[in-house]
Amino acid sequence: MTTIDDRSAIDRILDEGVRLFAARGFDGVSMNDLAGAAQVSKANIFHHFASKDVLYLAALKHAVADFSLQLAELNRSEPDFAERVRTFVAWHSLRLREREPQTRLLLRELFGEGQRGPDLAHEVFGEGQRLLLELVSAGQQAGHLRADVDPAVVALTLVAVDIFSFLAAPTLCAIPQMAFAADSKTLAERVADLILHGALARAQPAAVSPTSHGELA
Amino acid sequence: MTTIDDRSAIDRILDEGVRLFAARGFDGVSMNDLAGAAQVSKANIFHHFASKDVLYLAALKHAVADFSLQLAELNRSEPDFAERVRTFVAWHSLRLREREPQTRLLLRELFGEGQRGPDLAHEVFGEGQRLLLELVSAGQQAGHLRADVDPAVVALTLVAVDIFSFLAAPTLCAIPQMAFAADSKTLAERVADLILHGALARAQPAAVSPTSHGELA
DNA sequence: TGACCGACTGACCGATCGGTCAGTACCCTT
DNA sequence: AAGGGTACTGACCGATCGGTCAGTCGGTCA
Repeated sequence: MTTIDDRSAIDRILDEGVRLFAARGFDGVSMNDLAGAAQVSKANIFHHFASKDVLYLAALKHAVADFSLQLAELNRSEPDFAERVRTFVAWHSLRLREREPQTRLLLRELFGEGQRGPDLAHEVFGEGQRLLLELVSAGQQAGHLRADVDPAVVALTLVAVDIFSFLAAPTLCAIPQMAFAADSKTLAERVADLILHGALARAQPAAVSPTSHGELA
Repeated sequence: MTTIDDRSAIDRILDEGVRLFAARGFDGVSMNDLAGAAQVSKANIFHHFASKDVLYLAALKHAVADFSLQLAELNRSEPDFAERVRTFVAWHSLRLREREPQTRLLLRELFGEGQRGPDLAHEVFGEGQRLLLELVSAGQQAGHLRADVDPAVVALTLVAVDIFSFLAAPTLCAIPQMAFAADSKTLAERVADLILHGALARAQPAAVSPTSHGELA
């Protein structure tokens, strides 16, 4: 064995591929870069993967599989619907940040850039969205949601804020009032509260989220 | 004059630069590609711009200037606060789609990819966010918003849903219930309604958005 | 008229790109 | 011991990359 790392060469190539492609994009990563990062010869990469496109697709699949596996957790039941939403947002925003390279690669493919992996990313993302949509719809049918709200817009908004905050975090942190975007816990609390209760002042807000809303600049 | 197009060579280079860089990223566009698209010789591009990096920065500035100029409109006053929010979301989601190349280039820079234009995009985006934040905060101080809601999370959510829907539109359209994401008008109505009134069923929702919520699949 | 200047071009540069290939080292079978 | 398959490598390929350069062209001013 010439390998220094304990992981196999293929694993190292895929892991570094996900990391580099996520950070710099398909055209931003050369096979020499990748070979250096994975500590293998360039020729060895082509021994395991027919072309750069094939490798990229494999790396994408690698990242997506990791993602899709975690999706099953979402179905664990919570007694209260509002609590379930809160839990989802917290879980989602945390996962995004924990698996940053995988997330970035998947989003890169989701946002137009790629005719490379035509469906893959769309499928896994679509699956997640459908799952969340079912969760919200079920809550509406059980009477926890207003009858005239669109469950799809609820599901869309929940993930949109998470993902946008994740991607734009460095920019948002330059605005003191929005610095909470980097802290997935605080972000989740505030977003869930807004989506559930709305922004408008109305009669009595009845029950207010038990979570704190301090330290506003 | 050897120019066929009525625009000057520099204008053509910048316009095509924005378009191509937005679609394929910095590394995805070669100077030959750009020269072909702008109908000039490659050497002529280097006559006007010292390097590819300088050109990219100029194209980014070109796109940003266009964006920043439109931002002033945001301050036009609306009588009702809720109506002002609705107007903003509609305007914002429409602008995104009208200026697709400029938007994509700016977002590309905003989302990590670029150490290229270090601040530029951050500045113009930050300015927009600050403006919106002021608008929402003013609404809260005037008593139109719940006292315990964070105005920053309202502002963040509004733009996040718009931007995410814009970027992920092709994927979202594969989910029938989320197909509205492609239609900026419907999207704006539903998002504004959700953010303002919340999702939860509470006592009587008092006044409900006058806009329709039909054709749910 | 001629000197000058900016816009513009084709041909070219070294470097790097994705990809190939002959060959080596190390297994596992027989 | 011999043979075959797999992991792996250094050296190399043509194409394309960002960038340069000598030189052409048309307009301006003296």
